[in-house]
Amino acid sequence: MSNGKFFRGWRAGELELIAGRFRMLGEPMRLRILQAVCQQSRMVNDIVAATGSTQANVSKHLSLLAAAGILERKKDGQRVYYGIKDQLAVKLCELVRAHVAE
Amino acid sequence: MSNGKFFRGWRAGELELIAGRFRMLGEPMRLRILQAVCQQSRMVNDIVAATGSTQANVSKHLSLLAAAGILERKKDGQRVYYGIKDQLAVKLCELVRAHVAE
DNA sequence: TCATGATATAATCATATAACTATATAGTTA
DNA sequence: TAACTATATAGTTATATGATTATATCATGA
Repeated sequence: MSNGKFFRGWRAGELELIAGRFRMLGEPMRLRILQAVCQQSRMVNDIVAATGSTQANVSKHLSLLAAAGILERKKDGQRVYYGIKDQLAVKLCELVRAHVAE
Repeated sequence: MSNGKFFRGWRAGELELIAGRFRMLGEPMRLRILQAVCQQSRMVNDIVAATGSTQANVSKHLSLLAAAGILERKKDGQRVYYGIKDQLAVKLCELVRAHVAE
């Protein structure tokens, strides 16, 4: 399965970057947010409702996910829509999901 | 890329499980350990040397990775060898690595 | 411009955990 | 058994960060 490509030729800080990527996906609330927006972009209040968390908390996580390049932010009037920007994040979730499901 | 399989049919706690999986890969030191053992099993002291961390710290991370099912532990006399048990972990690293490399 | 609604930010608190030091356990060899 | 080597664990500290509350910003419509 592995060709070892991941494990050669490191640039400084690259490992921290990769770890940070995984850390982004290491929070259940953020996975819930991904769930909420992966089919189509949604406005913040809808995501708040879908996740059952508070508006402030969801907003914070949305900012983090957008800053990480996983979500894209589109403003439409006073609404803000978040949607998937980086499909790899979704793919990773699916891979792990299939794996833990045995 | 996504067929949405990841996002339907949740069992309780499954999301936490998946997040925990990602969190395991969300630490640079653990990625360094994966680097050290992904080609072949290595004994603890070699991994300590390869990572440049302390023996206690490496031992702790090895325990966590083994408990998560990512590494396997084989005892040979007084030596303990750790090696990859879950190749998906390596594959995930490679995917993300290729991705952040642009 | 005032009121309302949508989103973001700041401040605080609580918790998880990475790293370190010291020590314990287990296996090996003299 | 004693000494040595390899690994694991306990206890502590420091730090990162998730959740909450309160407030700020910004857009819209009366």
